[in-house]
Amino acid sequence: MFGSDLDRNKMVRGKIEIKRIDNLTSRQISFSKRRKGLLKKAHELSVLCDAQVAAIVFSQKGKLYEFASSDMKKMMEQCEMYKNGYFHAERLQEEKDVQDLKNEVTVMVNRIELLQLHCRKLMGQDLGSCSVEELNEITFQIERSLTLIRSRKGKVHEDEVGKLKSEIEGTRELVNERTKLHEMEIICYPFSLKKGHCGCSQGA
Amino acid sequence: MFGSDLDRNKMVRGKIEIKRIDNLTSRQISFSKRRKGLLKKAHELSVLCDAQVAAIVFSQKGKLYEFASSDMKKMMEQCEMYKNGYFHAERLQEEKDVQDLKNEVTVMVNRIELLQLHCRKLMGQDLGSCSVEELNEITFQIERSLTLIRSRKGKVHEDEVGKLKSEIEGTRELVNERTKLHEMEIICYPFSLKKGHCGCSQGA
DNA sequence: ATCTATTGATAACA
DNA sequence: TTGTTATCAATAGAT
Repeated sequence: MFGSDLDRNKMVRGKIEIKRIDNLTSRQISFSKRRKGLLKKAHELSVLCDAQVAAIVFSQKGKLYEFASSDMKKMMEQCEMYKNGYFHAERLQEEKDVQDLKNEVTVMVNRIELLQLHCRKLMGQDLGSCSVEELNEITFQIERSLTLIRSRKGKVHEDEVGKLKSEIEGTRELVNERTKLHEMEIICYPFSLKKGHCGCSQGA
Repeated sequence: MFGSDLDRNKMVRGKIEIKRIDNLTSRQISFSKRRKGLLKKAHELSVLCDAQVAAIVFSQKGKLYEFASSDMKKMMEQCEMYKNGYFHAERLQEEKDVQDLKNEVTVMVNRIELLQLHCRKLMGQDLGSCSVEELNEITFQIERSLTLIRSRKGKVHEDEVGKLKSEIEGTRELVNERTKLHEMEIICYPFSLKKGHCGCSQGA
C-alpha cells in the first residue's frame, strides 16, 4: 500500500522527463522558477570559481532575462566600444573624403560658370551686365584676338603657298625633266611613230 | 553528541558561502562540476519551457564553454548575417556614391579644359592646332562678337546720352522756372533792394 | 505566491 | 581525474 502510493506519488510529483511541457501554465511556472535558478547558478559559478559567466534567456514573448559577471560585462562593453570606435573613425574619414570631393565639385562648378561667362562675353553674349570699361576691355581683347588670328592665318597661308610653290617647282622640274627626256627621245629616235612632233621644236 | 556531530558535518559538508573559493583545487573542481550543471540547466530550461537560452563560461585560463538553444544559435547567426549584409550593402552604396562623385569630377575637368581651350582660341592663343577652317570659324565668331559688342556699346552710349539730355532738359526747365520767378519778383517788387536789376529787362 | 515531497546538484572525501 | 555520499538546493505539483 505505502509502496504503491509512493510510486504513484513519484510518478506524479518530482522527476520529470526533459521535453517540452505541454501545459501552458505549468510551462510558464517552470520557466519562471528555472530561469531564476539558472541565473542564480550562473552568478554562483562566477563568484565561487572566479570565472567569466554570462547567461541569456528570452521568454517566448521575447522578454529578455540575463546575467553577466562583471568581467564579462566589461569585456562586452570594451568589445562594443572598440567596434564602435573603429567604425566611427572609419566613418569620419569616409565622410571627410566625400565632403572633400563635394567641395571640389562645387569649386569646379564655379570655375565652369566663370569660364562660360567669359566665353559668352568673348562671343558677344550676355553683355547686359557689363560696364563701359568692361566692354572696352573685351573689345580690346577681341581686336587683339583678331590681329593674332589674322597673323596666324597669314602664316598658314604663307606656309601653304610655300608648299604649293615647292610642289609646283617640283612639278616644273619633273616637266623639264620629261621635256628633256622627250627631246632626247626625239633626237635618239627621230623616226618614231609618235604624232604631233614633226621636228618643230628640234632647235632647243 | 549527535547534534554536535551533525552540526560539524553541516559546517564541513554541503552548504557553502557564496564567495570566491580560495583553495585552487577545490575551486577548479567546483568550476568543473558547476559549469556542467549550469550548461545542463540551460539546456533543460530551453527544452522544457521552449525558450531561447544561451550560457557562456570562460575558465580563468580563457577556455570557453557554452550552451545555446538552437533558436538562440540561429538567431545569433541571423544577426551576424544581417549585420554583415547590412554593412556590405551600405559599403557598396557608399563606394558607388564616391565613384559617381569622382566621375563627375573627371567630366568637369574635361569640360573645364574644353572651355579653357575655347576661351584661349577666342583670345587668339593656342592657334597652332587649328585648321584653316577653324581659323575662319573663329574669325567669323570674333567679328560677330565685335559687331555685337559695338552695338551694345552704341546702345549704352545712346542711353547715356539720353539720360544726359533729359538731365540737361530738366536743368533748363529749372532755369526757365527760376527766370520766370525772377521776372515775377521784379514785377511784383520793382523797388526791391536787389542789385544788378535796374529795370533793363522789364519789357519781357 | 507558498508549501512540501522529491529529485537534482554538489562539497567533501576517497 | 572519477566516483561516492551526505547534504543542500531546486523545483514539480499542489494549495
